[in-house]
Amino acid sequence: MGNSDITRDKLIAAATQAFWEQGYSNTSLRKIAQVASVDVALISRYFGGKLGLFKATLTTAFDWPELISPDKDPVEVVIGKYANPESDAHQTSVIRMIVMNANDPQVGELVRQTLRNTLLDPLEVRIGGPQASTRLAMFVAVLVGASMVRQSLQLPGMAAVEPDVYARQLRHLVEAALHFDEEPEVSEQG
Amino acid sequence: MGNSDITRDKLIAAATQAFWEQGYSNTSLRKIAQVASVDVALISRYFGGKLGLFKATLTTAFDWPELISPDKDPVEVVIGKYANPESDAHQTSVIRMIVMNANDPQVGELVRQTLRNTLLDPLEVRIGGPQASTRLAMFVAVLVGASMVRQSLQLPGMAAVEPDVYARQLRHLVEAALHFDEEPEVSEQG
DNA sequence: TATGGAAGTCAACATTCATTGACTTTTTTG
DNA sequence: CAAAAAAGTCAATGAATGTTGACTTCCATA
Repeated sequence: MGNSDITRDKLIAAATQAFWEQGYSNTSLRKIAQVASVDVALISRYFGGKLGLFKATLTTAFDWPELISPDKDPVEVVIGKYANPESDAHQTSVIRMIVMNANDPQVGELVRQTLRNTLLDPLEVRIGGPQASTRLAMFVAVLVGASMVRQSLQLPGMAAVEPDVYARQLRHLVEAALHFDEEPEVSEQG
Repeated sequence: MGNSDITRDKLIAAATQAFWEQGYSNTSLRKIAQVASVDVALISRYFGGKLGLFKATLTTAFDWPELISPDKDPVEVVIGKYANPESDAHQTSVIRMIVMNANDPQVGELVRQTLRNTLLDPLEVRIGGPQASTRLAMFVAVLVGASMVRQSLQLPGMAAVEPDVYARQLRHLVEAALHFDEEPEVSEQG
């Protein structure tokens, strides 16, 4: 219908990049509007304000249905995502966004709660087994740490590396996380 | 000689807590001055401005000589640090500060460079062996991820846990990181 | 063509921020 | 005690922020 949908999309695109790269509080609406080639006032008109625009970008952040699918192995899903440079960049940006805003006074609780409801709680059920909560936390820790070291801290050992090498590093750590406190039994991996 | 040293210390104490909990850009000098019961103008007078005050808090952040000591095992040093609730809280706060400010437009580069010069480069030498750079990155990734999941994201599996349990989780992941590609099995080189 | 509503533009507002300079109080020194 | 230096106080400034309301432009429809 309205032609304003294009404007909305341009704003969401610019806002996603800005919020995810610099964090919520460090991003100004004027900068977003400038990148989107749109007047600042339209943000408050269409999204109700800065917080509404951030929420609009959040809804697409946690869209990862494969991860919690009962038919697929979460490890393989994660490795596959990071093996592809494009999806790797996206996923790493999402994680950085979460970490950067998880303690923001204005959006921190929203980010943590959304992450938990849409991803972590289902993933804990998917992982299952004994101490699922503990192994989930270690699993997430590995993903978060690797992403931060790679994209945010930019350590050469993980940043200046081919995608397949990074995938091998990640697989090593992820499996170590999920196999915590397991009996040292030799099992065949598909 | 001057009595202003007390004021400086109060400011640094308040600034450390504020900067480390809320990040550089989200912290206002007025709030710091209020907590320290000191006039705002004295910050610019004594430290030259906001950036100078932040630098003053940075110098104490990376003081961890044991970690790079040739006489001690970095794994045991880390585990020992996190096994003690008090030093655990301090170290976790430092890591969160690094992650929160590593991409700040104003202090990001300073934080990354200081971290690298004072801790990571010596630690890479200390770790040594083949692929020291890679294993260092994975080592740091585990520490960063665990700290963030525990204190920032607050996942119950790692946050609501006794210190010794957390220490066991950490040891498991850290050793997995440092033992990457150390298979006892003979493998061909491609 | 005229009309009404949607879409977009512009200027202004009230806040908050870091920083500065002039001023006052306190302490040291002669 | 008096002068000087140090330490602390206060108000103001300019810049940047999110948000609002009035205004103008565009376009489909009668």
